[in-house]
Amino acid sequence: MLDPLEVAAEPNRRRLLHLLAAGERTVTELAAGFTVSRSAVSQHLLLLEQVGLVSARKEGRNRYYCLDAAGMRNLRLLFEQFWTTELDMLVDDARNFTTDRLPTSEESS
Amino acid sequence: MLDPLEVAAEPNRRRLLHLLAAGERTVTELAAGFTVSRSAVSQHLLLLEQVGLVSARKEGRNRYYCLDAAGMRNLRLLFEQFWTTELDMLVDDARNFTTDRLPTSEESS
DNA sequence: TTAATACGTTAGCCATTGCTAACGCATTAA
DNA sequence: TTAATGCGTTAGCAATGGCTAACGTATTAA
Repeated sequence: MLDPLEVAAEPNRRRLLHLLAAGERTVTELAAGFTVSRSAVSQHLLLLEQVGLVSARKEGRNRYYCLDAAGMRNLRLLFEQFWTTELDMLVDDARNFTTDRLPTSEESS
Repeated sequence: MLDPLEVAAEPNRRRLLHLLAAGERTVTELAAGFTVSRSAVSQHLLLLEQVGLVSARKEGRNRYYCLDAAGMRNLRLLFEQFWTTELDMLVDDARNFTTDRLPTSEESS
């Protein structure tokens, strides 16, 4: 799975990103707040790292994960790209049926 | 899978929501723009319907799918809920290490 | 130095997902 | 009415995802 938006959407990973917003944390620290194992959390983090949403720094035998600002900004961008059209649709209902569903007829008059 | 955000994140489904923003469409019409089969598209639509992001209307032997405005608004809300904290973090870097990582020490002075 | 402990990651398993192929059903044509 | 066509959905399967258990490695204690 290489799509940041899809990766970020998974509930456990969403929560991890939330926790990391408060500052860097080790795998164990993060896992403390979860019902699932340290291992599971680690794997979620590795996936988040793979799509550039977090990065890690090694210190002693710990690995400190933190948010990747650029990656997160990109995530925001991806969502905005996805959203705009739908938002337009919901805000301005009149535009929904005008364009290419019935191109030759005059729909409303 | 009962989480709208996770359901909406899948690329094919994102694209379906985009297409439906232009107005209601039948399964076949929607499937025309995809490399995957009509069947696959139908299943994605059923899932989107299950989490309230789209709804369907039967007419003749066709089934017209369209966006569910309330569901889409809810999706937007879920994303904003998720985002705020991270957005704060990226915009205002100073707040990152203050709160609960080193609660008893004075961190910077 | 050696044993014990604690960290994060890999191995392997089960459940879920996403797909094509087969299907049922409705509509149209003969 | 009966056959053929076209619609959307289910059946069944291969691939993927998420998990626990076992592991390797690094630090700490004896």
